[in-house]
Amino acid sequence: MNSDFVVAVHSLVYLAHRPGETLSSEEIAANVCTHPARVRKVMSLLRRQGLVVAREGAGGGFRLGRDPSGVTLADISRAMQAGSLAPSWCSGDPDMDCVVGANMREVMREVFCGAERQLEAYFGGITIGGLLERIRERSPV
Amino acid sequence: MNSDFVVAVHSLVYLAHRPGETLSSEEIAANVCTHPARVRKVMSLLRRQGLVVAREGAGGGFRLGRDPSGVTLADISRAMQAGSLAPSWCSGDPDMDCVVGANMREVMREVFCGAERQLEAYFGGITIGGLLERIRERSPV
DNA sequence: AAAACTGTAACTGATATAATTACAGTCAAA
DNA sequence: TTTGACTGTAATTATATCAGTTACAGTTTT
Repeated sequence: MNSDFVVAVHSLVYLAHRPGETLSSEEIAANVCTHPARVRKVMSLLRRQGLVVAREGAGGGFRLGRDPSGVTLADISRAMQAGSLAPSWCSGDPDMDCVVGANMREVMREVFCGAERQLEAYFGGITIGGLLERIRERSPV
Repeated sequence: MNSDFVVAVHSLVYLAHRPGETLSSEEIAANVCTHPARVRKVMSLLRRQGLVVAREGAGGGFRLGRDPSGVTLADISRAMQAGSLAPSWCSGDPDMDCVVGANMREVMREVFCGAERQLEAYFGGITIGGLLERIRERSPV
């Protein structure tokens, strides 16, 4: 898992924490603890899914594109197109004579696809709004 | 996810495919398509959990330590101690003034722990014996 | 026109990954 | 009892990925 997902979730929660405001990549980056250019890259992906709205030029920045209680971590995961749980390396080789060696790659692919569906279901049950609530419960004002 | 998991699963399925035989790291590596030293390293972890039995010396090698229908991918995942879905990089900083910045790291940790529990449940339902059956169904003799 | 932004690509250093090499220890068989 | 075939483990290397950083063109407000 690539941490772009973490940057995206954190940024959206922070935007939800300050509703109505337009925040610059610099301000978001300070809260996430990363570089503004990285925030802009991640926000660019979120923007394509309509999860945030960007405004260029002086006084510009980002604000939410949707009600935070309707945005799930599954939406964000998809937007990051990071996807696959499966490691880049694969075992076996479809051209082998052995039944196991020849089929293992495809069977493992199925296994990982199933795992991703499980994860997607789990992430689908967690919203940006829900995370913000959890955070506020942890540190009552 | 580290591909040691893939090497481990493949190796166990291959051992299950040739029951009763003791296979060398070289023979297993040829089927998995990796280096014998890597197989030995992975098998070393499996051995500590009793999933395989190793025999040193001439004519030595590995064989299963348990009935393949009773070994789940969750057992193997634990043996690989690869664990965490969470990326190594973390956002936020507990010392920040902002509620969001200060708590995000811990909240995301909880999210990823939940995700790992989901995955573990899924992997717990898949056995080495089951995978071998799937493979044989794909390529009927 | 100047200043403050986003959008995007290129570069850099750090870390992770998998292959490879090396060799000490162990066992079986001649 | 020597030889050869193995495991166990650590060190090394090459490659890929990751995150930070720099740079700059394009856009918008003032």
